[in-house]
Amino acid sequence: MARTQGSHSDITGPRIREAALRLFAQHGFAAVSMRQIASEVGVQAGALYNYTADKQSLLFSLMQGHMSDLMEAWQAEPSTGNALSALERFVRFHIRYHMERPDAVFIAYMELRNLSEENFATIESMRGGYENALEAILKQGVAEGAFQIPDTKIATLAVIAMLNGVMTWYRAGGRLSLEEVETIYWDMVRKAVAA
Amino acid sequence: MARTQGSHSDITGPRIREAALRLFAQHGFAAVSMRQIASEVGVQAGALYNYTADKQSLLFSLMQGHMSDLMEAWQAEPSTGNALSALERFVRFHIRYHMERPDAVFIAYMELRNLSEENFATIESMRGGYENALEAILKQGVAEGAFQIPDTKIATLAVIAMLNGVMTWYRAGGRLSLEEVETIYWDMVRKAVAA
DNA sequence: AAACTAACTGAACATATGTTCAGAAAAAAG
DNA sequence: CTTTTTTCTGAACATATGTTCAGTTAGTTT
Repeated sequence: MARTQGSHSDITGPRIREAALRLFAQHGFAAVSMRQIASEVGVQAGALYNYTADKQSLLFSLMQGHMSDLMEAWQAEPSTGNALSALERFVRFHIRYHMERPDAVFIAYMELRNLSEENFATIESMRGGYENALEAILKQGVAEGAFQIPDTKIATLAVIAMLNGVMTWYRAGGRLSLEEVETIYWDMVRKAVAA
Repeated sequence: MARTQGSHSDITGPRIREAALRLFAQHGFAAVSMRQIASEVGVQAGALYNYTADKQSLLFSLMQGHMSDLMEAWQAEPSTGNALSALERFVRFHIRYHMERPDAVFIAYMELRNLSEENFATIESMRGGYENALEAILKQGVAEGAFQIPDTKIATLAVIAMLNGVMTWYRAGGRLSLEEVETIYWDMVRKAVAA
């Protein structure tokens, strides 16, 4: 046997990425073998190497894809007037966007140590760009006199950490809707930075 | 060769745990081999099995030890009067305690998925106990009228997530002292739950 | 229909893994 | 000093790992 019926790189490629994403998120990068990924796709391990140079490149590509999708989605959000409404939009966007792709988010936060030094620097720089978007809002709010924040860098990281905490407990279909969760978190963030 | 000079279980046992803790935190449980741990201690891999039944038990024991130390340390804190001062003590305690043992904390949050179902339940239950301590304070504050919190369970998780974020960026000897960091976070938490 | 290309198999390679255990040496007990 | 116990070695076991590649077939082009 060799090439299988209906095989096509436009299909197999994405399927490999989806399987890898799910498995890495579930068991961790180091605990997942290339054979497991291949088996999930219905293919032999060797076939994966038509789509990635090696295992680490696959991880890096997934993380990079997630980060650039995130940046793009945020930049597509309409820009705003005052800092308060910008902050609300950021909070709601962040929660909603992250809850819709928990596996990618999980990997982007948990598997950094499995990246080579060079790949790590790339991902960290992208994350820095996203954090800067929030910090710019906080700085604007301080300038406007709407926020009272001793250190905008720390506040940025604190807000993001708090929002990311949603993913540890929220499950769709629970007792709260995503809209309600957004509102609860927005309430806390708003008060935390208030003047 | 067999037993080495000066070998003693009272010394080797802790050294194995220390090496495993550091290596698991640095590279992840799945990425660290028993031979690496043994080599760090200066012993052959087989010797580790005098101190642990298997690799998973070693991880579980480290996590369990951390969680019970944490609970004990919190219970040793003097109890307090009003909710506001209790919350301040919790925030400062949490930041300080966690910053002093980053490896153990990191493992306890990152390696949950490498636990068996049974061991996972045990650790999660201990974590729940710690979270309940914070939620009790928040509930007290609501009862006193000092706090305004729509959902104390969510607020509990949000506060802890925010505080845990410290560990992703704080390094001793940086531009801020631990005391200053505590104060900045306490300021945000206080405002976030304020009535 | 023939020639070409893209996609995949299956086996192989070298190496790493967790774990077990008989035996040896150091330490402790008598 | 002799015996017993504790602690460790070194080799072995079965299995798993990431990766390569010659060969084979499905799909595409001419």
